[in-house]
Amino acid sequence: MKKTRNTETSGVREIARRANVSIATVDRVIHNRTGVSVKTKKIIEEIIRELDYQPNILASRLASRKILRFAVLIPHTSEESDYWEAPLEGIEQAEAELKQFGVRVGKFFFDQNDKASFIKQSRLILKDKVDGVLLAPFFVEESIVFTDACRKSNIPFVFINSDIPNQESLCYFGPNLFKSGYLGGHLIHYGVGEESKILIINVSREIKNYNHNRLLRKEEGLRAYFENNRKRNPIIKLDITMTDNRSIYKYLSNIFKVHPDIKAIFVTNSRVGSVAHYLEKAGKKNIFMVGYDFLNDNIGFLEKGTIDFLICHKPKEQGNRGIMSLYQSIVLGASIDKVYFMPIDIVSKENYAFYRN
Amino acid sequence: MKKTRNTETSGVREIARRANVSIATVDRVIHNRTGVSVKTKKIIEEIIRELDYQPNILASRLASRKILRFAVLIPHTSEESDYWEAPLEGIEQAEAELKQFGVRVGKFFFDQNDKASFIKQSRLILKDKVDGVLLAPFFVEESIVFTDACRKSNIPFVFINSDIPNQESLCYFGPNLFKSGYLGGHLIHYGVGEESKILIINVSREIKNYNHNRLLRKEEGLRAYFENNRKRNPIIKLDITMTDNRSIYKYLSNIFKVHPDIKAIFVTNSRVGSVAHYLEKAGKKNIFMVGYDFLNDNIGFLEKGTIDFLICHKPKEQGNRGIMSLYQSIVLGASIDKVYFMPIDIVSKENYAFYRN
DNA sequence: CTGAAAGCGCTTACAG
DNA sequence: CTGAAAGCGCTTACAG
Repeated sequence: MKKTRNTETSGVREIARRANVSIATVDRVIHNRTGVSVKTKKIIEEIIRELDYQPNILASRLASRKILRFAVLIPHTSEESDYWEAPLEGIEQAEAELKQFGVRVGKFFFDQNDKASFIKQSRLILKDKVDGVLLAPFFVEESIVFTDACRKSNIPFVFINSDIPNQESLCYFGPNLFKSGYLGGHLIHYGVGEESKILIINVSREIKNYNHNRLLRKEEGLRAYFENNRKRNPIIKLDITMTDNRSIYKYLSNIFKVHPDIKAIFVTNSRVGSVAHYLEKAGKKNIFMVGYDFLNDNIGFLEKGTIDFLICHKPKEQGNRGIMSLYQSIVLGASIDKVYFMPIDIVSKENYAFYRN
Repeated sequence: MKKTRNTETSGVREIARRANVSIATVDRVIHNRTGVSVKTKKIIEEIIRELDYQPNILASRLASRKILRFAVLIPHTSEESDYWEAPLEGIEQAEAELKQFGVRVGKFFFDQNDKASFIKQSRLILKDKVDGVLLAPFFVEESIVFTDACRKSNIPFVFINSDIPNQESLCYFGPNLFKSGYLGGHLIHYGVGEESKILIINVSREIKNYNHNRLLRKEEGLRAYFENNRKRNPIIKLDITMTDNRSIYKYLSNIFKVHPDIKAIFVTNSRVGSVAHYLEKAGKKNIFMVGYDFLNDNIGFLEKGTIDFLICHKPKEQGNRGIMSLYQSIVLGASIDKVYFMPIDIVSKENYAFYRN
């Protein structure tokens, strides 16, 4: 027998010695490959249990030159919002970290306003025969079709940003939107008096798609806060479906004509910056504003005091954790929590400099 | 030449081939070891640059059975506060992650109120001849003595929780305390009216130690907020140096006799829970409370509404990042940012369930 | 100052 | 169904 320095005496070699087989056979059992007699398999499994064998990932990844290929399906950034830059950064950070472990990540981008682009990209992924998928399931039915196909091919997939329950994803990383809106209610309640009029704004091109539904969950959360705490603030809402800045101005100047007494505004997504921009132009001061997402635009308004609080759900971390969980599950065989709700972070003028998205 | 599957053709073998030397010599140059002629060294270094050689960490850690030993020097948890459980958790998480990379972490605990215990533990570490140190420099002079000794022995060290600038630490992970207090000012300003009386409480046994100085930085931050924003709230302060709950009660009932009109309290550390406990017992309602740290006790009061906001600086992450940065610097030769200010997180009743410490 | 060789703990063809 | 052997890309004694 070769001299070996494995002081732990619990590697494949030791298992093989005890089972009176070769390490190749041990390897087959460890990886659940075929070609081992039931009897031999049982013996080896027993020894593995006895020794509490932990494979050496270093050696495993080094010896196996198999490349793991992941695919990512997320919206591309648009002029309207660069929100999706953050998840992409997190994904690329994970990619860099896992590169030396033999992981490659292919990126597929779709247009949030174009269902067809989503379908097209998802088909490209299926052709690609990847080992794992990370996606933002913007179009629910199409996402179900896609992930059903993944499941048939035994490709694990992870949702970020929004979840589709019961779709047997490996896991979900994203916010609890209702609670997030609920927190928004609290912040606004601190900011304005008991009777002040509050305006909720949803900026979303289509009013019946999944994205809009996400905004509604936040709206419900906010309303629930005021109901549960028996506040009598009048709450009005505005759906903005033309999402360029010029149209937003029109919507806003109209509503301020009807409701000049609005004291607080809750914008249910990152477009809070556009609303803030209007308020500045229109010379409206002392309106308490809460909105979403750590974008440069929004931070500028936070700094100036036009926006009071931004709520954020760590989009970068969502992307990062999404990729890492695929790796941990596939390579390390770790079990992953089905749902991981991201923190609901409160960003203000005083702490934004220290915030990590 | 042996058949090799290194498709990247940029390992030590390729470098050796081009330089017409053995891989052992290449290894010597890569690790800056002695015993290589200047000429050979230059040739090899040039080739390394040309190929943009990136060592394979997997192979490196696998082949080198050298164990890296880190030491951690932090306070043990006391009955008064289990704050230090969190950094320890982060440290142990990093340890688990790095175990397979040959990293071991020795833990040394001292008593926050006993300088001698700090000195004793730090000496034990020096005897231990470790490869890196993570410490919370509670006693400044003693920490300087200790880290001076580390530097002499070429042992890199990382500060968490509080910093000692110019001590040439590898890096620091902790809060910007002034900004943290400043944010506390903002939160209190939201919570109470313009003229309401505000009470600042520092709970700390000694009034001239580093820990107390930390609290003062937060106090300064809070005061600065009100000054910069020209608020006229009367601000009073209370130093509590007997830190058991019974004594705290006495201090508080005394100050409420003198100042029955206190509308908001800012407690500069995790002892906010003890203050909340008093308020409940004393039947004081409608006092706006902001304090520190995500401890079970405090969260209970947050839940009940006695505490309005907790500010947190991710203590677990401090411990985790501290260890990881030692590893990244020593093993991967990565360059580390000198100062990494932790986020200043705002935790409330609505978002605490999603907070990660 | 330098190199040949064994080894880290796995995986992967290949042969039987 | 099973095993011997080469190899992953480094590091480490050891010999000269």
